[in-house]
Formats: sequence, structure tokens, C-alpha cells
Amino acid sequence: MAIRPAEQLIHKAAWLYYAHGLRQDQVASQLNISRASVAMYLRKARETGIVNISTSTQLFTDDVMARRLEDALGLDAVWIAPENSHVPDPSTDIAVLAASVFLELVKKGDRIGVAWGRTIYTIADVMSYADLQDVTVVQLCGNLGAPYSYRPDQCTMEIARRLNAKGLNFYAPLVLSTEELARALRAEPVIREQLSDISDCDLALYSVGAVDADSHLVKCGALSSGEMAELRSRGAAGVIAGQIIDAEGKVLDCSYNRRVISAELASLRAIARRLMVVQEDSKFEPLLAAIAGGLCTHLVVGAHMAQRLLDHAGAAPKKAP
Amino acid sequence: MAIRPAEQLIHKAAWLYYAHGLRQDQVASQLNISRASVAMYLRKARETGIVNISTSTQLFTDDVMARRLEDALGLDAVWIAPENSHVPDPSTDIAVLAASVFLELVKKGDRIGVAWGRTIYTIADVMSYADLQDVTVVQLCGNLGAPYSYRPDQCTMEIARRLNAKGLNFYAPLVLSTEELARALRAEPVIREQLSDISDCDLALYSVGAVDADSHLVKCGALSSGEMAELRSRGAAGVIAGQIIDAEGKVLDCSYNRRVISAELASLRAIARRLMVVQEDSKFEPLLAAIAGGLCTHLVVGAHMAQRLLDHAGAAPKKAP
DNA sequence: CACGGCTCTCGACAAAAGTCAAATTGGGAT
DNA sequence: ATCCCAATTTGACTTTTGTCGAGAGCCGTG
Repeated sequence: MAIRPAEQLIHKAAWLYYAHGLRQDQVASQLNISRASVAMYLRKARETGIVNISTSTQLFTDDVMARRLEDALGLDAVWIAPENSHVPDPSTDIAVLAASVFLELVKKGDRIGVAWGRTIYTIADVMSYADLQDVTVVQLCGNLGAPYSYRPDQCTMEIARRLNAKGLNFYAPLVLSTEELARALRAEPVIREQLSDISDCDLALYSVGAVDADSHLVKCGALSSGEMAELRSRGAAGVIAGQIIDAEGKVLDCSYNRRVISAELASLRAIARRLMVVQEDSKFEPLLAAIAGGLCTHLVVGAHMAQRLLDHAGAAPKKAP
Repeated sequence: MAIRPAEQLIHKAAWLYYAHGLRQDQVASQLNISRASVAMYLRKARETGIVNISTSTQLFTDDVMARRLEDALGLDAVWIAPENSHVPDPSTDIAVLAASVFLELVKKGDRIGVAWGRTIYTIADVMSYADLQDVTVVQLCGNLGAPYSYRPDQCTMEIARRLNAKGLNFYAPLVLSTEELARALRAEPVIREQLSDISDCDLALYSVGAVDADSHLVKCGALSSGEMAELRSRGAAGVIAGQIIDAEGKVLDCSYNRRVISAELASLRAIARRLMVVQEDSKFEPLLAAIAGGLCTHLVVGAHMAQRLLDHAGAAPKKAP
């Protein structure tokens, strides 16, 4: 029997089945193989992105609430995942939507910046495969060691794998122990280049972290929960790509931030499309901070969060009409 | 029962089925309808482009011959449909490929110019549905009356319908009986605007016609076969959007061309992506003329035609190295 | 050269999806 | 108000598809 079922064959089977609309048994006889093999090839074709099945996310923007949110917050586009939905696993619902939205936003030739976190990894995990060969996925911030399976480099690589794209990693720790070392490392040519190239991205994908003891920064040991509490009292409102921001979305002036290796907020803002995805209702203040800081142009949230945002925007409308 | 199964429901079913990967019976119970309805909704979802199934056309560009053709002819991209293929109906093979390529080239917000002919109509006919709401499809040339089912306006409208896009028709005859009348009509504001807007298109889709008695121009009575033969002897090499071109791809200086209402070749050349599709092997010279005239940047042909083009380009290579 | 390990393939079964005619329902016309 | 029409829904049936374990060819190794 054949050594490799040759990408060629998979492609041909997919072509006959999906483009010409033949039945599997017809494809099988055309190709002189068994129906079972055809079924297997077709699965592979879907898994490798040779065929693309995507559903329009239109429905979720069409929502009146989404439109109102766009206006109220000055965002380019908002998608709202219904939460009453009878979906078996509602917790991934936002992630599934976000993955679809993300795939809809990606274009050939794009350079995509990806941050890290549970949300992002969940998105990567449910994302369907696509074949975007001249796309590059770059990591937005340094690595956090150890115990998590959704480290920055893993998020980047998984998404790159799904898109059949190039993944560009970034081998520096997210946080260093002294400001001096961080400065020195940032000055390293390899690192400096990576950081400065971030503003060349066409699309960014990130979430926002909460400033509490549940934060990955605490769980990974980058900060103690005491330090976190102190930062909070000093105005910390959220975490973006490993950096702590205040309620206005500006980098908080603190030692921790000076010890971080990550994309500067200005570089992030230079990216035309910034897709922010928030799953947890508890991240209301962090999200407000990120929006205030102009860190997001496209937003995916759940219905409950959307309602809160709308109430908030209604209560405290934008300054100038 | 429900008045309208509300786009909403179709969308929801498609979402649960395709994005979440539920089975039809699961979707049915979530939505409190029967499995049969779900199946029906899903078909509608595919037909309206709410879900998109596309297969990468990579395979056909990866072909070595396609690459060599691109180089030899200076085109941006070439796709070659295999002709030995055991496909049931090989004549539509090129059209199926062309439709896929076309859908891959269309982007949101595009304005697309479409010409007419059997080839184009066949493409429209096999094209799968998509949901590109802010796309406009415009007609590149005037209408030819009567006996054909693939009139310019039909090609335009059918493609617009498939894409869920806006179709912009062009209500003028393709050919008038006097040059004077043609001039007057071209000067009409409605017509003039349409013609001058053509160069704003982002993508064009057309084929090339042969200069013989089988031409639609003859069959529709725009020209007699005697006139056609005469034009041929005067250097006519092909037909583009209803206009007759010579071997260099320039508009032939003749009364017929002066009586035509159609896009100027210069406007066509101003369109960034010009997809030309040729099905018949007999259209070799017309295709050469079109390529010489720079009327095509992207090309879909059959394997046999590709070979002839390559032989030709090898025998008479491009002027400057 | 025989051996496992490997991947690919096949046939048969179980599951899922597609289809049809009949029934139901709302809306509009009489 | 009532009837008719067209569209939608449904349950039952058929066809198509997905999956499993067994088997067969290929490779490197002992």
C-alpha cells in the first residue's frame, strides 16, 4: 500500500467532495480507494484547513445591544455571546464565538500579535483549522515559567498551528527580578527587534486580567497576593499582556511594570485591529480600564457583561457629545 | 407554526451545528424542533452563505506548470484545472475551479466587475453561496438582447445573488446601429457614470471570446458571420466585454467597436485584480491577445491550454530578459 | 531474513443526515 | 367569519457517512 497518502490525494478528495459535490462513494471510485479512506481523508482535510467551514458571525453583531455598545464605547465592532443559550458547555461559548470572529478578521499576509491567558488558550483550543500560509503569529510578551499550560509561547504556537501559519516566539521571561536586568534585556538586539516589530502587526488578540489573588501573575509567582493587593490600592485596574494598567488604561507607575518584558501599550495601540475577548463577568473593571486606554477596537463579551457595560456607559456617558 | 423561520433560527442552528459541532438531533432538542427541520435549516444556511464551505485552491497553483506560466506570462497567479481528471462532467471542471478561485479573491467591501458569456454564466451557476453584504457586482458592458440565457445582466445578477451582494445593472444595448447613437448614449449621465465607475472596481471577472461564426456576437445578431470574417481578416483576435481586440490586445479600429457600449479597456486595466477564465481550447489566440493587452492578472485555464501557452511562451519568449 | 513497529487500507456495522408525503398552521382573500 | 393557499413542520423511511478492528505493505533493525 501507499507510503504516504500524499497531501495531493487528500486535496483531490476534498476537491471532488466539497467543490464538485460528489458523494463519498463516488469520490472513492474516482480515486480507486475505499469509501472508508475517503471519509478519513476528508476528516484530515478539515483538520488541516484544506477545507474551511465557517459560519458567519453576523448574527452576533446584528444584535441591537451590540450596536448600542459600539456607539456607546466607540468601538469598531462588538459581538455578544448569548448566555441564556442552551449550549451544553456555556463557558466555552464566548471562546467559540471569539475564535470565529478572529478567523473572520484574519487576512492573508497578516501579522498577528497574541497575548496569553486562559481565555486565549481556550480560544486557540476551539479554533478550527485554516490554511493561511503567509500569516505570522507573534508573541506579545515574555514567558511566564512553569505550572501553566497556557503560557504565552504555547498560546502563540497553538494558534499558529491552527492557522498553518508561522509562529514567532519570544524567549525572555515576562518578569525579571530587578529593573536593571529588565532594562538590559530589553536592550538586547534580539529582544528589542521583536518588541519594536510588534507595532507592525495588523491584528492583535488578547484578553484582560483581573488584579486579584486569582490572577495568573499571582499563581505563577510573579507577584505575591500581598503585592497585588497593594498595587490594587495604588490604582491597578487590570492586566494587559502582563502589564498592570490603571483605570484610565495607562501603565501603572510601579516597580513590577518596570521589570516586565512585554509590548508597550503604544505599540499595541498602533495595531489597527485589536480584538479583546473577556469571558469572566468579574473582569468588568479591568475591561473598562482597557477600553478607556484605547486598547481594544473589537470586542467579544457575554450578554451579561454587555449589559453591564451598557448600563455603565449610559450612567456615565462619554464626555463630548 | 412560525410565520418566518426567522433567519435567526437558521443562524442559530448553523451556529450550534457547525461552530459547536453538535449533532443535528442535539441541535433539534436545544431548539425544540424536529431533526428534519434542523436538516432543512442547515441546507438553507449553506444556500444563503450563512455557513461557508470552501476548499483551498492551493493544489492548482502549486502545480509546477502554473508557476512556470506565471513567470512566462508575467501574471500574478495561474490555476490549472487537470483535464485527465475522472470527474463526471469535465466541462464544468474549469468553471468549478474558477468559482472557487473567484470566491477566494473577493474581499469584503469589494466592487466587482463582471462581463458575460457562457463561461461566466457557468461559473455563476456552480458558484457556492456566500454572505458578502457590502460587495457590489457591476456589469461591465451593455446588454445583448434576446435568445441567450446568459445575458450580461443575468450574469451580474446571478453572481450578486450568490454572494448576497448588490447587483448594479446597466440598461443599455451592447451594440447600437449607428456610431452617433452610441456616442449620444455614452454621453447620457446615467450611462457615463456607470462606465466611468468601472475603473473603481477591485476585481474583474471575464472570459475572452473567439472571433468566429460561433461567437455570441454572431449568434445574437450583433454581427453577421460575414462581418465577423472581415473583421478577422483585418486583425481581430478576440472579444473582451463585447469589444473586438487585435492580437496586441488593443481595441480594433472599426465601426462595430465604435457602436458598442462597454467598459473601456483602460478602465479594465485599472482594476487591480483581473481574473480571466478560459474554457475552450479554441480560444488560444484570443487569450494570447488578451494577455498581450494586459487584460488579465489572474488566469484559470485547463491543462491543455496551459501547455499550449507554455510552448508558445517558450518559443517566443518575452522581449527583455 | 525474519521480526516488530508503523501507517495506511479495507469491509462491515452503527450512527447520522437527507428526503418525502402528509399534516398543520397562519395570513390574506372572499 | 370562513375558506383557501402557501409555507413550514413533522415522523417515518432511505441513503449517506463515520468508525472500528482486522489485515496488509513498508521500513529499519537485530
